[in-house]
Amino acid sequence: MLNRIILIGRLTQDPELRYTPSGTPVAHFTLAVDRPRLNQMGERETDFINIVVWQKLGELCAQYLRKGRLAAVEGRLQIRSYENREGQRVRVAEVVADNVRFLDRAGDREGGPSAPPASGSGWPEEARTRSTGMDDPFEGDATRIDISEDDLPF
Amino acid sequence: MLNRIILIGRLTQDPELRYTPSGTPVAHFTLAVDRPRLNQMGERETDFINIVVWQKLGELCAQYLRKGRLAAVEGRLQIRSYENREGQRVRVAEVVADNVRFLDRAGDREGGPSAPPASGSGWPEEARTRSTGMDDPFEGDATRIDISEDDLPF
Amino acid sequence: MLNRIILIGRLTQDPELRYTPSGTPVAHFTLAVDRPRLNQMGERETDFINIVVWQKLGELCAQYLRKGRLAAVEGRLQIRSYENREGQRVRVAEVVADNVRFLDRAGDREGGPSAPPASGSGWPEEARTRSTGMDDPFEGDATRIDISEDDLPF
Amino acid sequence: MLNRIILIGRLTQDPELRYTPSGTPVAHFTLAVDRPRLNQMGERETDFINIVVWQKLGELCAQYLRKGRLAAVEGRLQIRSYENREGQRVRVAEVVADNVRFLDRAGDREGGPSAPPASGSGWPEEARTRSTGMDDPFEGDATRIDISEDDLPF
DNA sequence: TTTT
DNA sequence: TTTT
Repeated sequence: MLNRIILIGRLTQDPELRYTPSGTPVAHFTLAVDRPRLNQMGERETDFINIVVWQKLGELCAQYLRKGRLAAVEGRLQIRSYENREGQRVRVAEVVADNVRFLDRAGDREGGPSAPPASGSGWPEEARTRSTGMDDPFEGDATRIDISEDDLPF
Repeated sequence: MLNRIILIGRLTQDPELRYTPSGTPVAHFTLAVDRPRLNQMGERETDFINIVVWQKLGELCAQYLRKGRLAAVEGRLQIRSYENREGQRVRVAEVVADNVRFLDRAGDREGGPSAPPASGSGWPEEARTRSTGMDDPFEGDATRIDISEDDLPF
Repeated sequence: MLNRIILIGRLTQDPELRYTPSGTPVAHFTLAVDRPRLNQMGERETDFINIVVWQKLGELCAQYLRKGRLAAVEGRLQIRSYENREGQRVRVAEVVADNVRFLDRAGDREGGPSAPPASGSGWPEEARTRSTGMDDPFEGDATRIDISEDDLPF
Repeated sequence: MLNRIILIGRLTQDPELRYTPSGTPVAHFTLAVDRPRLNQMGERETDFINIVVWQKLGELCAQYLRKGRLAAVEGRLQIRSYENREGQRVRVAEVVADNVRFLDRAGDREGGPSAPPASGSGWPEEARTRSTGMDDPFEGDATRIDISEDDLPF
């Protein structure tokens, strides 16, 4: 009846952008969120939380977020349940985001296969307000992989 | 760095109260939280979210919450990771609650082994404000099962 | 850049439903939200928080919520600033809700000018899922008062 | 019964640190939080939200936060009501924070009377985890102004 | 101005 | 009274 979660953390990898057979974009990434206090051994613990972002906001995440970057994510916690190849019931927790904020410009740790395009310099503070002047900003950047309709949120 | 979730839903079963070897109480229950919209087949979907409540608040949940009751839960999302007997890595999502509100008096669906004690009539609107006049409210009510120290949150 | 608030409390009065000159419905009510702990004098304190709900969700609030009822409100905190007749700058805090849950059926304290229509018995658990079969559910129930365009949220 | 707000925004001024007569530290600052969408005139609007932070967390805010810096604030919305010198009832909204995250290192726009102490170089990512090795970090830095006991949150 |  |  009410389900709201807000996280701030850093991406463990670059976002992965896919498309449903009907062409709906969806981005996946994992956020590393440090726990507020140390555990019994005095170690810092971290929760690695899977994030799913649909539609244009997902494309913006794929375009602007990179491994190591700090982001705020707002959405709802969803428990997806399916059977694996061994017939076991597996439950997957993920946050379906409807709001994502890009919180730093990161240390420009670029390089490697998933670095931002050299021509791309902009790093908008707010993904959502950016809604103009994009023809096909992801061409050549995101990998196009089809995913199952079962992952559709609507 | 920031991790906050707020849920409203109904308990799928009575809470289960256990104690760590050192005597710390911890309650477990599952909250059924309906999704805001119907899926493609026009069905209502529900997320079943595991809740963990430590200390006195956990005891209050065990005392006052029952299957079917409506509750608001506030806390943080934690992903616990462990290896099962087959050596597979299993990830369990659960919400560690630090605030729980009891939101209805429920339809007095009493009866069965885990019904509230006959002498207990009160159903406090707010668990947290209730902090007086309890000697050992759970004696004979809750099952005492030891859990691993690994589950300790501190 | 991110602004999210979630409240649970009781209405101090029935909601007031108005319309902008262009016909947009907007409901106003105040939520009494008890503070989590007593003050220095051992008294319970309460925050009275103004809620604004636009569009169809506002109409549903006007239809189903009444003085004394328990509700969960999710939205964003807005500080409206204007000059009063004495030329003083006044700042008004209000929560613009985009999600409202009706959490009890209340003691059917009906009667008086703003009681629900006698023919209306339903009390939907979730306002948002109710989106069918309403032609003009508030006719004769809500007072039609025009408000300034300045109050428009878009 | 439940009152939770999470904000991300920038400080409009340096925090102001005061002490109650009994020595409790309390920091005040204002967060500028942009609204998610433009208004009818196509202008970006901003809410200026007053934040109050008590105790050690308040001291950390006074030490590390500066005008223009980005912060995440978690707490509860409180409506304080008092009579002004003209005998009018004034209502003040403020967020009492129990968690503050410092989200950027800002462009080291130092200089002026409220710049960080020259000897202080550290900018901890998380205020809360910093709890060691501070004897009196604010001496000579913060202004010591007594405030009324009425502002005490406990 | 205030709710249970 | 306001931040980038």
